[in-house]
Amino acid sequence: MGEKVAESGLYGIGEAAARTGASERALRYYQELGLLTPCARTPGGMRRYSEADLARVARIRELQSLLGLNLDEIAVVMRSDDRMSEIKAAYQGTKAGTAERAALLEESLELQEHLLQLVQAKKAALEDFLSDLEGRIARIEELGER
Amino acid sequence: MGEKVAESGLYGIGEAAARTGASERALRYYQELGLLTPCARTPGGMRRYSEADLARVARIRELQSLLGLNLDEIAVVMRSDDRMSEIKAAYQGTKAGTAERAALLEESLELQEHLLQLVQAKKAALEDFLSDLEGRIARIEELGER
DNA sequence: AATAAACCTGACGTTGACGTGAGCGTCTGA
DNA sequence: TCAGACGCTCACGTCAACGTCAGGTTTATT
Repeated sequence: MGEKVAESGLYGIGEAAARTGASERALRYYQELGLLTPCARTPGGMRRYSEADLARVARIRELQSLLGLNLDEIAVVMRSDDRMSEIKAAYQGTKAGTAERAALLEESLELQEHLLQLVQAKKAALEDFLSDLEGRIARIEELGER
Repeated sequence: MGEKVAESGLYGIGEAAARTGASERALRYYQELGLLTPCARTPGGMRRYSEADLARVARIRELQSLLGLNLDEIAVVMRSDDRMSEIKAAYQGTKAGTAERAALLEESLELQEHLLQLVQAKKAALEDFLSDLEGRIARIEELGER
């Protein structure tokens, strides 16, 4: 029970949903938006998800809940990530970088740094909120005793 | 331009919207949900917002964007906040606390501490995300030079 | 007194992120 | 080999959080 499908080392959509906490519908929807294409299908057409696919789902959900990005914004981030992987893969072959590759790198770097700004701002805001909250709690406790 | 209405020291809904970044519709909607009732109306029925009202809007928006709470959840938090104010106000009069007051305090305390858990969890997750992101950026830069 | 700008209350429309069901094919264990 | 579980593709439904009119009122200014 709760196992990989056959000997493939892959998961069916049910297991994938169970393991990620997303619904099956959500997984299919992410695919519709081009966010996550399962690494394989069976000859009969059933989706098969790899561990990497599950990690991708986790990333999507984090970008959603932690940063409050919508799925279109997340798509941008993911596509940038994907291009980085491509570039890394292509790196083995071509040795030196073409101008095109440099441009992609630059673009990706900018996006990630923009993301960094966002995360840092959010973290700062959260810290402010936290100390405010601690103050509130202290005042409540103060009202409680005595 | 962009000023308080008359000599009242209060704002019309337009100014309130401009100052908080929320739309007029959003402000009316918050009121529908009982999240925020403008402190006054003109004899003719137009809403007047105080600075405290604007602060309340800011709080709502923070709970939304920072913690990802929905407006119903926010309503719970706000009502708890309001009850704290009531209790504080009543405190001046009654001297010692009734059992009822103690119960309200306890309830409020629990809610705020639950909120605290949430915020701390979120902060931790954000920090993880942040270091991950910094790693990504470092690797991109590494690919760039050389 | 009159005009424009700001605001009012319904009430229906929109958008994102799925939920839900129909009707049908696929896979796996006994 | 076949029953039951699992999955597939449409396609319409839902829900929160507003957006966007319409048709009338209030307020500020001239």
